Amino acid sequence: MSTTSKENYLKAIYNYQSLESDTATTSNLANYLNVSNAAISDMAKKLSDIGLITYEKYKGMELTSKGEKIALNVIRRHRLWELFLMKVLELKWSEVHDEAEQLEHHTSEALIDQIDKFLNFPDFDPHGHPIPKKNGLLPKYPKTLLLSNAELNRNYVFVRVNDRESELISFLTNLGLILNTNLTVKEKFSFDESIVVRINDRNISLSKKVSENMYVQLI
Amino acid sequence: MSTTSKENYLKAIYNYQSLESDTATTSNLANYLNVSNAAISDMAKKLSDIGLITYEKYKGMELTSKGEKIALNVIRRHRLWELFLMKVLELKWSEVHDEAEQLEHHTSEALIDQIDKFLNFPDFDPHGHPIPKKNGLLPKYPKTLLLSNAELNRNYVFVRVNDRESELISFLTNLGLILNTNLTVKEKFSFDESIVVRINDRNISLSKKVSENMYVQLI
DNA sequence: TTATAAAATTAAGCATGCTTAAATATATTT
DNA sequence: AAATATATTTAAGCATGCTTAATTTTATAA
Repeated sequence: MSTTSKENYLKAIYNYQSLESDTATTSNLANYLNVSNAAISDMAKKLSDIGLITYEKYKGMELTSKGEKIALNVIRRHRLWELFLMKVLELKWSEVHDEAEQLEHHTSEALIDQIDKFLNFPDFDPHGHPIPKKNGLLPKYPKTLLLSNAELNRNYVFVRVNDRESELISFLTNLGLILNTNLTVKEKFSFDESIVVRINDRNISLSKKVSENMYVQLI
Repeated sequence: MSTTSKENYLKAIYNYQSLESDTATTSNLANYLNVSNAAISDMAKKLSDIGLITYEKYKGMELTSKGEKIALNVIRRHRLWELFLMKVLELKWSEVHDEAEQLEHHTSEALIDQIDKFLNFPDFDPHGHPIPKKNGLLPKYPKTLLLSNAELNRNYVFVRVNDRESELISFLTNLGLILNTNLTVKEKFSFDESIVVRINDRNISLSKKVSENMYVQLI
């Protein structure tokens, strides 16, 4: 039985599994999902019992192919909703994530396929994340790097942003910093890891918190 | 705290309150919501505690104005979603009710207002039910009667259908019996309360079960 | 390598929203 | 009006998904 809660756990595990820099530990998941560590251990047992993850106490957990399939499906629903809400229903860039977070758990396959079709089978959501296809495959997309890891004085294009914090999205909106904007890192300050980027002939200072949630691509 | 379950109870109570023929009794609600009578009593206490209904043991319950406001809001979300799903996303007449039943509990006010606007503030859903406005008022609509109560050989137009059973909607679809179809009752059989109606020069037999879920209006 | 710190798990408990079975109140029949 | 039937409520219990506190395992440091 895949409940809203279980779908969110699977999504979170998928998320950590697809990072090179971090893994799906109990603490990470607890932090990500805003629940206690105990809740994670608890759920790990349940998800393991129903064959959606493998789990060895104190060792860690991993999605089974069945679990990954569900995770990708939820992510598909989320990202299609985000794009639909923005393009068709004109919700704000900073609003669509939270709205999709709800809708993703209450959308039939028939409906999501119609949304997919309506949008002409898009590859990316409004935050630049790839949208899993009906068959579960992700569209191909070029390698990206974190803006926080970008080199000085090279030309990049802003292609993706983590959207879990709507305040960050509002912040970027106010700066006019939308996807596909070109930028160059002009300075990096080691004391607080903030950076100065040049966009559209303007210099803008971005905190570490901001730059490590933005992804860029070398032009 | 208005949960999915509470919203469904409020909707059910509202539904029975707006019938002349029946009332919001424990048994009726239990039957409508597919739960035990005990569950109704249980929830009645809770809804009463948070001020959404008045409730006197063994006497019955009634929505407070606060409860009615929530009920109408859920109904608004339901009916707007139904119309949107059908008109924009091309879901079938028989599918939209069940889908809306889920979405209605997970839709922000900002989103539902955008849907309302997108549809140009419609008055009726695809099953002929009036859509509560943002201010909570229902659009005016003419008196209707149950097809099962219609008189012989008079001209009616089919204007509304109860949509809780998707099988009924599929059945009508297959007959080509859509809203705004003109019809005349040609015969009534007392032994099973079935009727014969004439639509588009065709005679069709409808069971009691069907005719008492269809609403018509005299032309 | 042993002590200590950090991470993970278990135990006990809680709220929500159900269930069935038993008890009680109301309605109907005789 | 008493007996019976029906409707409603209460009691006890269960699953889900959390919590905090205590315990156990693993990692880190002296």
